[in-house]
Amino acid sequence: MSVVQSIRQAAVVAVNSLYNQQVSEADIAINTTKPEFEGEYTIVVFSFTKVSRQKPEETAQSIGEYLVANNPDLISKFNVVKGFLNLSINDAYWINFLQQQYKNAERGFLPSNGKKIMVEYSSPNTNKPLHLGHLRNNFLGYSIAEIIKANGYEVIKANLVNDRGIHICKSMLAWQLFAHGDTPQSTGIKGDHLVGDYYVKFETVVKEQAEVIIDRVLEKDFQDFDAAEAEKLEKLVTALHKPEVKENEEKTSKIMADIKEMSRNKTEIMQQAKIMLQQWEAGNPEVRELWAQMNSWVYEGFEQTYKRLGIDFDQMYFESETYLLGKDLVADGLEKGVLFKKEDNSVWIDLTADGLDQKLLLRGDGTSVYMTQDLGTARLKYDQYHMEKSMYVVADEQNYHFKVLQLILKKLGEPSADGIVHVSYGMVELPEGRMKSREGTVVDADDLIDEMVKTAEEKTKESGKNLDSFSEEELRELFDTVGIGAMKFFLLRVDPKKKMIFNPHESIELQGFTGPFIQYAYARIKSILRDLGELPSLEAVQFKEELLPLERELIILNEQFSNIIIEAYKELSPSIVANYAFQLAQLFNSFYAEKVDGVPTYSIIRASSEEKKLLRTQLIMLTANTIKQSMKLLGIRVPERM
RNA sequence: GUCUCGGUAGCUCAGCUGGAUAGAGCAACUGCCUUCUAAGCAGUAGGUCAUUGGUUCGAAUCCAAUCCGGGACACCA
Repeated sequence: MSVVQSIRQAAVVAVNSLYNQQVSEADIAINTTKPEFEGEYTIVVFSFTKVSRQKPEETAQSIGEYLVANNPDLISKFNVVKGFLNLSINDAYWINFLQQQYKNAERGFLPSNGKKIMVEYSSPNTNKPLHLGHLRNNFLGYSIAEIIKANGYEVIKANLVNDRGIHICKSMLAWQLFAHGDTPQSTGIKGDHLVGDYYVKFETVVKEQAEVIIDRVLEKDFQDFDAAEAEKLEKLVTALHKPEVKENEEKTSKIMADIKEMSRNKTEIMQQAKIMLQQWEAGNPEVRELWAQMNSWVYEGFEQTYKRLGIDFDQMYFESETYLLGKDLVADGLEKGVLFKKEDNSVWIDLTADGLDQKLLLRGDGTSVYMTQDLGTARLKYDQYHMEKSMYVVADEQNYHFKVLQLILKKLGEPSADGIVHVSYGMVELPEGRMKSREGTVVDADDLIDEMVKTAEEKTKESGKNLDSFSEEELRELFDTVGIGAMKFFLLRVDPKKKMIFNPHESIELQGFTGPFIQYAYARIKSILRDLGELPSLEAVQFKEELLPLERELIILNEQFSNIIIEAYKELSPSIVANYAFQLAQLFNSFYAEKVDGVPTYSIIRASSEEKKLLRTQLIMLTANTIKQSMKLLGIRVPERM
């Protein structure tokens, strides 16, 4: 049990017996004590003044006296400032905690509760390589999965690969038209990048072809369109010439965007892509073969990137295999009367009573849409695993989609409905705004990784450290650990719910609030432990000397780790762990560096007494352990030396 | 138009189940490497917590309105 929990329980007893009340643990407000006051934890007693019918100071005094009298092992003394009851925890309590936990690698992790949670993340498209946005998704998904595991659940990490659809056909078509049979092997280009290059090529051609059509449209020549479209365009172009639109940049660009979109759809190459998609759906062997070929290139590329990042999955789903699921659900829903058909045969659900809109579930021609697939995969997942919760790590632009998904599942009476959790995260933006693949502003994942690892190498070499004792292999691993660690930490340290800004012109820092800072603290401890050499058994040591301030603070902070794990799960937020790990490393560094008149206060090897030496040894072992476990929850490795 | 998320130091972010004088890191400036790793430590400076009103012993935190910004509301995924 954590200290805070112990205090909470003791406080409940105190308040209830002093004032004959029925308060519960949730009613006790406990904070860490501000550094300017004596004590470690503080109970805020203002809310009890009503039942105590005393002034805040008197109330705090009474509760404090009761706590010390009844919990001498836990609380040694207290002081009162206004309505704040500052408690000093008994040194013996901290020392006991230290001795129990200093080499428990699993400490803070909850025992298995036998429940399952699925976390779906990554879920890439197979028409282009991963970018910065995917990195945040992958790191979040992986870390959240680890955090859930630490809370006692069995986790299934799932990846639903979007391997079919018009976007893949675009790459395929452009490859057919322009690649002259190039392959990753023949060009030496990583598979996902090669396929991505042809996606870009496709977009360039669309743009060229669309321009011709747009020019015609602006001249009110609608030869490329059918009558209905022509009528719409006529209106748009006319609107464009109105003075109030001419002066309004926003309106103009909106209308131009509509015209552009309609024109793009009429380009020859776009038409060809649509035909190819139909051929794919019809099972055309030639198209299927090309599709399988290009996807396999992409998978090889992804595999490399995932491996490098330390990202993995327990269950793969492929949209080409699941996109037809969900039709049964729709049929059932029609039968139950939850869904309805429109005259064109399309199937809808009416969610207006829930404050949402009508939502299409099957097109008039009977083909399914995104939502239909998701309904189907939700059932598939549930049938396979019967998990408590099914989480989707997906950007917040899809908040509405998941709200609707869960609601529809509920209305269909699916047992999976209640367990649907959208782990919604904010997108990564550039200083100028969102990344746009059409404008070529996306930050490529592989490029970024390479750059980070290179930066780590440069900084290491600049530092003037003697690297002679490292083998070539060890060095490469170190640069990877540091570079990728910096990148992961950078993306995980921010609250997932918030969008974050990444400036590609400033490389990710290695100093301050960063992954390497924490890794460095860890390596430092490991270095000290190596220098200490063989130690006598630490178990039976009796500690009698009083704890010094930073010794105590360091134990206290370590002790909070178990609460951090719980908190991070409640909030589904790795950033809580990241902030904690940094705080811990920072405190250790102060502990390590503090000097009075040039003499280190907390020297371990040259401690003032054997007792202090052993205590501090345990303390830094505990700290190294906590750092390592925190970083593991973030998916970040720590080096033994750096 | 409707819904939704956000606005804290020059920059990037913590703090938000109401609690004491709002914190880090970066950038700027001062110091500290002949003994456990300076990717570090100690310090200075930097704030109308978007604005206004409300709730109360107490508001960055809760409520309302306003301003600014993002996103969603597709027979795209």
